[in-house]
Amino acid sequence: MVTRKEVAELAGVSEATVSRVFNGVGPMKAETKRKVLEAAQRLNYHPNAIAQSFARRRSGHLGVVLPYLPKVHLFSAYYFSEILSGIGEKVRERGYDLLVLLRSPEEPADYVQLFRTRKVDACIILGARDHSGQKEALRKLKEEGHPFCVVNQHFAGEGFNEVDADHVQGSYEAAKYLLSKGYRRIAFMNGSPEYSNSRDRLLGFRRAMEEAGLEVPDRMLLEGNYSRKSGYEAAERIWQQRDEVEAVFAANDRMAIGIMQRLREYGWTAGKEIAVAGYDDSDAAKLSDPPLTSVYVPFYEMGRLAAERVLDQAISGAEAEPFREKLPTRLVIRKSSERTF
Amino acid sequence: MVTRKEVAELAGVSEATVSRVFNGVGPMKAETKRKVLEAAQRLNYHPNAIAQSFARRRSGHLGVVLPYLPKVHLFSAYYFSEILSGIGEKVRERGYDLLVLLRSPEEPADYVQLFRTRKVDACIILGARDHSGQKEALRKLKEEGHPFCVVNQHFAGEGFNEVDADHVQGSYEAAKYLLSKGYRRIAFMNGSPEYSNSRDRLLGFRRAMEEAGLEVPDRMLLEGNYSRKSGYEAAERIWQQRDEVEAVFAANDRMAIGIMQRLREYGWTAGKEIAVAGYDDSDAAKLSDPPLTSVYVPFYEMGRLAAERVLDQAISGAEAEPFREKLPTRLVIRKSSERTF
DNA sequence: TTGTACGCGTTATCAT
DNA sequence: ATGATAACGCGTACAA
Repeated sequence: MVTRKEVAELAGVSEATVSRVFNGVGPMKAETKRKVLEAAQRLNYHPNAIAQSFARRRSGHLGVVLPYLPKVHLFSAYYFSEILSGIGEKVRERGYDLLVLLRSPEEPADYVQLFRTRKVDACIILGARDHSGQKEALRKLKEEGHPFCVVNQHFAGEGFNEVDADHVQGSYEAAKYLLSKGYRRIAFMNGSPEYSNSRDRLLGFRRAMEEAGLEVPDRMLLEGNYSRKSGYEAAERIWQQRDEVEAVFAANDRMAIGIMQRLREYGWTAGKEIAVAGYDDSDAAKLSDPPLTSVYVPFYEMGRLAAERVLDQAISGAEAEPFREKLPTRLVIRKSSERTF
Repeated sequence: MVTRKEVAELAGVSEATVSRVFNGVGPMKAETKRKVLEAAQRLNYHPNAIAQSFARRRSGHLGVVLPYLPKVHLFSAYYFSEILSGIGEKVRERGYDLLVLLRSPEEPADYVQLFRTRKVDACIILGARDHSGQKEALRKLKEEGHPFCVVNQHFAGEGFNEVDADHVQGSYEAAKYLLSKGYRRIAFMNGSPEYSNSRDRLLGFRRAMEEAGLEVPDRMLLEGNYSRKSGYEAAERIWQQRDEVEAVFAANDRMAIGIMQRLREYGWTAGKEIAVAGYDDSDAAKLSDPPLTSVYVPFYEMGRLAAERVLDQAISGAEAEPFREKLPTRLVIRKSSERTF
């Protein structure tokens, strides 16, 4: 391995000068710089990144913690993919590297470890739940003052850094739209209330219904686990209540598509006998037939923003005020919610 | 920051002993171990991962290079997501960390840099093309003897480590199946021949057609860029030739779905007026309507295997023989290729 | 079974 | 504008 020392010798300067050239620090004679760079090139010298991290006491890594479930092919989830892409862009821009950390929800969460071992300078937690010591682990992170951020999740009263989307508004608008099309009896299929975004969606939905002076009977509220399958299964209940269901709003696109598939097997087509709307505006919404009306969530932007804010904190080192960003969502209307009957 | 030194002092032992306890190296008295661990706990000591890497001269990182395209939200691609998940599992199992490196296809590729700077101990290259110095960069990696592996891509005559899928077989079987259903005039929509997997698919398709004694006229060969949009657009040409097209085989699911969507606008439904088959057996194949007949590719397994092999090489350090794994594909039959007319 | 001592390749401070 | 040199926190060979 070629080290700075050899470059210094060949260039006839001190090691410190070589460092200065490579870090662009301090004033230096152009001639000296030239000599050093030439020597470095001749020897094929490249600074050892680990040694740099060691000396700088910074890893240069932004950590992203993802829940890891052996059977589930996690990255497949549109949601994580988009957020990760957004983080990736910002990280690139800042010259950081992206350290992806897969953590099983089973094992006790210990995010603090990541910082104590200096593996990361900052980190973003995805898919955290109000659950199994995860909130505890986040509290500890905060106590110790590490720069971290939670995305698409809100922990009430904790003051964590958060980048969220306005899911209350998103659901509100989706429901409003369905109401505006004349539907009154609207079923809502949500995900687990363990996620704040599920709870937010229910709020938005209820608000819209209330404003329209409508009741939300329990039998019109379904719960799934955000999988296509759970939607497919829930559609059976919808079918049983078909006399009083005019529209279905699902908390993500996959469940919505599962619902449409099952209903079609019964002979009902979305946009004809029933209106269906989903959430996320994922690729699947465009691929489905009919294309799915859905609520766009700026996951990519959320990732970018989270990375930006958290890297700023890492660099400034200051005890910054916790931030809570909440990005707007937007309804995208497609055929699944048309009224052709 | 708590260091080994402080732990040693509190425990009344030398620094070396502390290291031994934490690395489980050499014989030691149970009593000593207890004292050290207790002191470490009291002080909340955690070994500095960077210092460890520095001393060991290993980063503990497996690098994964992904093509980065600002506009395209890359992780969205089913393909990358699945491979990454597979890599993630193996990396976890081995106690490594996953360093995700986004590289623009524009900028000159320099993978060697990753090793020279000691950022990674091994790496996996995804989405590499026979293009813009990328092959050169890979050759250099090989010359310098770094452990790396290319996934789902073959570079003929280079002897790179590769984990591929048998796309010749996959296409062959898909075409065979369509032929077995009685279709004779089959259009094939491929992706860019820049990718070896595209070329392989063409081979398999041609082979099946030849065996059936059928010509493959140029007008039955279309090319897209693996996007739904390109399929949607190409469907216009298919429609123009509708008198002589009985079936369409597309090189991925998204293009196949784009084709189905456009054809439906013209009034043709897959599985009725025309048969359609895709490739990848992605989520989209199950979400589409009708569900899409497709060729399953074990991307997850490919990622796992690539990580395993390349980490083995990194650890052994030996100049191992280059490996070339080729995993089987499998046809999954769904409604889009049924014959109901 | 444990301690001593050195090396790892930088960064950064303090002289010059 | 440049050189000397002290950290940085750990692994490990060697000595005891």
